[in-house]
Amino acid sequence: MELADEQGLAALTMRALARRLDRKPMAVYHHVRGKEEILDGLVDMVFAQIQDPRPGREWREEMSARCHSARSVLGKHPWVIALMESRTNPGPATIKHHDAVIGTLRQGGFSVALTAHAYALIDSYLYGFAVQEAGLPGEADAVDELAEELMAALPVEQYPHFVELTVEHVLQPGYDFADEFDFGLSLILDGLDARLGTLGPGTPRKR
Amino acid sequence: MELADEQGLAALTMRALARRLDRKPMAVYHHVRGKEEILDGLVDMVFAQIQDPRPGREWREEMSARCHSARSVLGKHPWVIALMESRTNPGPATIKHHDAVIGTLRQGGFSVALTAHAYALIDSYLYGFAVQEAGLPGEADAVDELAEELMAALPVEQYPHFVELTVEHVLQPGYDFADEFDFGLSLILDGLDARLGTLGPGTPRKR
DNA sequence: ACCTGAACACCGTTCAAGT
DNA sequence: ACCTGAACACCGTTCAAGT
Repeated sequence: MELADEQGLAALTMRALARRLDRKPMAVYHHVRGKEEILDGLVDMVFAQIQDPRPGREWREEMSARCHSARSVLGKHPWVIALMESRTNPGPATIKHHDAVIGTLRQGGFSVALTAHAYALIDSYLYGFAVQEAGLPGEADAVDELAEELMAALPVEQYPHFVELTVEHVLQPGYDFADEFDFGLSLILDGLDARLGTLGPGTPRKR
Repeated sequence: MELADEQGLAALTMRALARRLDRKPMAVYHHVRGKEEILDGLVDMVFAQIQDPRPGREWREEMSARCHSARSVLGKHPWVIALMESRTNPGPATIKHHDAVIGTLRQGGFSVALTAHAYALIDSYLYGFAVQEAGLPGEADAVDELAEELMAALPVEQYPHFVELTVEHVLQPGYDFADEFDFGLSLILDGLDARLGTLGPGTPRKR
């Protein structure tokens, strides 16, 4: 995880890992079946860092806190997104986390079907936001630099709306893409709240 | 693109590409600066396949069609998600597409700020949904198989909510994860519509 | 202009061998 | 139980050389 955080996923090779541990490459294989197992383990380690919501408490507060926690964790380990795409071997922390999320929704009054909807929606937003953030340079100044570079090379009259949004909004002093997260999260939670009243019978709503 | 579609991103090597073109590996470098340029080009080729929304038309219909188009394209080329995470060199088709999306929102009455919000939200959902879908096996039957395998190995009493959702819903005959897409998309577009009336001054609303 | 062979510095992993 | 050396079949890419 240190290797991936510091130098990206490509830098995490079995050989580099062994070097980090002051061993020869082949020693790693005595503790782990192969690289796949390491990648599966990394994903689970990341999920373990996300704050689990607590079933039984107010679902909206719990989910909001869980989403902010997840976003901050994914921001620290952006390489995990690329891994999630290919892993089909969820570890214990991953399943425990999923169970907590599902439980919080169910006990918050969501029917099974609405829970499935909500789950797919919220996690899609979470992962997708992380994908977009990962595509940006780490530092806010670097984003501006990149954008200005791009604008300079662009045939401006061909993309008027793109240019407007970039120049008049994104490149303005106070703008930070990270702030967009709250808008979308609120909209989603609002929408779920509205559908909670109208959709399906569900379990009686707690609290 | 054929190589990536058929055998995954890992199978797309410079050497395999050359083999496919009936050339020796080094011949590729005469047409392309290096592998990075190929990956940038692939991302742009995928964006070119997504149906651009048409600025000036009813924004909700346009965005809905664009999102369904994008989902189907990303479903055909799931490897592109992993690429988007690392590319910072948008190609012409990518920028043209972004411009069309932004223009459709702006001319639909969205203020610049609300456009930025909407854009981040919609695309996050799109990419995140694709990430989740990519993490599932391609065939619906295979999903069931995988889920049943997982359930068999699971300490059921430890994850009651996870088990409930899986057994009582996901493994039921009619269930298809792909159907979850419409629920989330509608919720998001509904939410944006509601905020369109209340938020910011914006340009006068067309149509 | 387009292609190639040989070479370099890397990968993940197997296998047989050490302590 | 834990580690290692040598080897195999791969990577992306440089460089000099061919037509």
